Amino acid sequence: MQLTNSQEEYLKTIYLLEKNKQKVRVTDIAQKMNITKPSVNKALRILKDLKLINYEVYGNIELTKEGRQNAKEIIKKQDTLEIFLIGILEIEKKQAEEEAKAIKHAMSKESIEKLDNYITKILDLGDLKCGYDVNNEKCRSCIKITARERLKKAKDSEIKI
Amino acid sequence: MQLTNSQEEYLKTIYLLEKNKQKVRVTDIAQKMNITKPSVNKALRILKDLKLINYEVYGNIELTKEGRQNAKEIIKKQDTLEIFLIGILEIEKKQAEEEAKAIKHAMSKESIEKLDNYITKILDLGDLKCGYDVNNEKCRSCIKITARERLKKAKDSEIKI
DNA sequence: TTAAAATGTTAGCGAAGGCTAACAAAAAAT
DNA sequence: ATTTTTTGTTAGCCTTCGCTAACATTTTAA
Repeated sequence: MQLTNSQEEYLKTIYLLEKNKQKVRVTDIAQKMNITKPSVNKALRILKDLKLINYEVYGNIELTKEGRQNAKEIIKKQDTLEIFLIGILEIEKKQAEEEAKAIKHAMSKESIEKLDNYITKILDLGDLKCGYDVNNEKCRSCIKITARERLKKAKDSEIKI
Repeated sequence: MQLTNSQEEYLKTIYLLEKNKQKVRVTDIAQKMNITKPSVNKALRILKDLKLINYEVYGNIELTKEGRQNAKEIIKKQDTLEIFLIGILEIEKKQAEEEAKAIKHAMSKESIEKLDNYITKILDLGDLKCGYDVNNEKCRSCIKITARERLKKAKDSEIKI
């Protein structure tokens, strides 16, 4: 079953809330996603039908095994994209997060896997700042400003929610 | 004015049809986008209101200056993404095109610009197949399988529509 | 333990962007 | 110059996913 972008956002949000709280509430989800409670309510009923969450009227909200599986994959996609946008393309953090969030639904698991591998390779390689000529001796020594460092910097400036 | 993904698809399609034909017709657009004529008709009325196309009932369809400007930017986005997905990540052509099409709306002009610059840099650098260690002598000589070559290959297999 | 506050639900609306059915106009063919 | 075919339009429906207004339930506090 192919989920919509909106549904993926719900799963992601519920997953992240579950990690911080014992009970996930409609209000929490609404707040985090910046939408209204009725919108959340409607979505939850659908996710329940899809067997991605357990949920009863006025009852608890929790991901099913399948829902959690989905959520993890979605989060992995977004994280990978953020790392690429921030660490490799040097896009400003907030902008990168926004774009990663919007892009992730469009990318297959396989493509994300390839991107992830590519990032690893590039991070190992370091960021060649000298004019990008591997035949040039200077390249060997310009690996000091790495994408890894940029990522660390972006991470440090993070605000805990 | 921020266009929707759907509206961008229409502009892109009209632009590409204009390049091949003297007159762009509702039927052409519907066929190319794989949707019905009434859907096209409705969209055209909106694009006209947005001053992105000139269009009268039973009349000609043509991009305005602003519409063409938008179309070019949209196509550039998709092309850049395709080059990255095919040439760098080595994603299979059809899959890459599909994903690029879906991703492009989410990416800003600036981010695409950065991606474009990055691709240029990597293409110049060549594709390091030897284990990705610039300190390794082998890296210097393994630039024979470049992303550029992969792109050429993908392009050669293209079917003219 | 009952009143107030917080939380959750239901009903129904609206925009986007597809669709079908039915009809109108234009172009092509006889 | 009619008829047929192709093309274009209109009307109205459906789904997704937001929203507000109104109400129900639960929790908290007096």
